[in-house]
Amino acid sequence: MLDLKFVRNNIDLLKEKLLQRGSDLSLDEFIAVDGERRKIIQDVEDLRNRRNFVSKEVGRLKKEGQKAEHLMEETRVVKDRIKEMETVLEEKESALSAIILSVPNIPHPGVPIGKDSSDNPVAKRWGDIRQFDFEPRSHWDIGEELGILDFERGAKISGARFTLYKGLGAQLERALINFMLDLHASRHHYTEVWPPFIVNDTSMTATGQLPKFKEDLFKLEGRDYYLIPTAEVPVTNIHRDEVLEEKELPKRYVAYSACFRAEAGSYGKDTRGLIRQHQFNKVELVKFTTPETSYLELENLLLDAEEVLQQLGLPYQVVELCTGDLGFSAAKTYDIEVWLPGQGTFREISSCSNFEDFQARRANIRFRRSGKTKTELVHTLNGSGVAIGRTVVAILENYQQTDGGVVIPPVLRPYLMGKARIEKSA
RNA sequence: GGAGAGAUGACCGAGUAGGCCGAAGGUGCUCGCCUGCUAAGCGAGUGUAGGGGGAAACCUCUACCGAGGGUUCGAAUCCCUCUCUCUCCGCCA
Repeated sequence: MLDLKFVRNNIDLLKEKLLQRGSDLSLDEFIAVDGERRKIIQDVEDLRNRRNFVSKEVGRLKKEGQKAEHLMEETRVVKDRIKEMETVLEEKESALSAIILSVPNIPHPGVPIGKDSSDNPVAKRWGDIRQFDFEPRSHWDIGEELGILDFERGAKISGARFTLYKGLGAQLERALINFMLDLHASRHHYTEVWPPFIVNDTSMTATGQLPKFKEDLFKLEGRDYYLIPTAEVPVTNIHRDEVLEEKELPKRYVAYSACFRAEAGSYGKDTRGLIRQHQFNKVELVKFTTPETSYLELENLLLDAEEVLQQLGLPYQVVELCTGDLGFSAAKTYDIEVWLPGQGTFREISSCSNFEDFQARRANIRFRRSGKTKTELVHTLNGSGVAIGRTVVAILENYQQTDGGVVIPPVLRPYLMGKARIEKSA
């Protein structure tokens, strides 16, 4: 959410920025409703002022033993009038908040201007792409043949976009979760948390999933509960409605969670394999920072996520999202894309964003500078560190062997009882 | 699921025979004084949001004592509903 006054005073700038994002949102309605609202506020407050004043008079007169009937009658009338006006005011306020909640964040000035993902510049590349002396296969073929991924039974148990992991497949998933949590918690000094995977709609609104992206979420029937699409939601909400001390910042958290996404509107996309699932695992990094350090912290967050892939020996590239590809709440985003030989392409495995104060304003997360009484909004950041399922995909495809086996990256072996390969089991 | 207690500012905590309460007191924090360091002491300041005015410091108005409704001329204080927390009982990974 953007600041109301900022929007009011920067309509033209905002229109330009929205256009860069490819948003056709018109702000004319905002201007109209905002004006009406302020007019009504004045009227209501004048009436309330009158009521308060007269009530005090009544109290004073009564104390002196005088009659105050005529004044009491006046407030009765004023009261009804106030009630009418308040109803109108409520309508305007909810209309205004609906508008302001649907306005996306403003891209950081450094963000490249572009239409869609094809305009995202590559910021860096890491690792050598392996040259195969055979035709590299896709992870779904490798996984099924090794008996570690069972797509048919996943579909039987639940439906499309659900997968059953078996044996070393299940253990590999678990090993990756532990490896990433350990790396970030011990080496990168994030505080490890284990959040709820179900949250209420206040939390969803705070991070920006609601009200605009309801169709992407799984909601529990008859309850104000949603399955989280990412640990970003519960972890960012840890400090909702809190005032932090400047010296506590930056706060860094790492969390594992299962993630649930309805994937409405992506029918036909990535229908095979693990790439796009309704349920997947992810290790997420979240930071709360001061405004002046958030972009430095974004660079560090990106490096922390990159190190996961470096240690696993998986080649990747980092792209900078252009204005047209930027997510709703983000001011700046880097995507890390891992190389998938089976697909012959780079695929997103992590997304690292600075939301500046966009989420903090919705979530009311503030901090106080030492020596100051005023509070300010913190900046929030998050990034995948990284997506587990897609890491499995990358390992299977990058480390596949001629005989159909898969070599396990050395850093993971301690997590898999020393095992060095996944072989076809009899 | 049953019975009871509670929800007040960054934090702790007064305030329920309705008006003088945006709210005592304390802690914390900031500034100043004082003590040759440290500790202690003294004085002052210190909520949020919105509207109006001002170049600005700031002034002014309105709202907010878990949320929403009600009673009343007037509610943190009375009534109703909901949410959450705690204690006891039951059930249960």
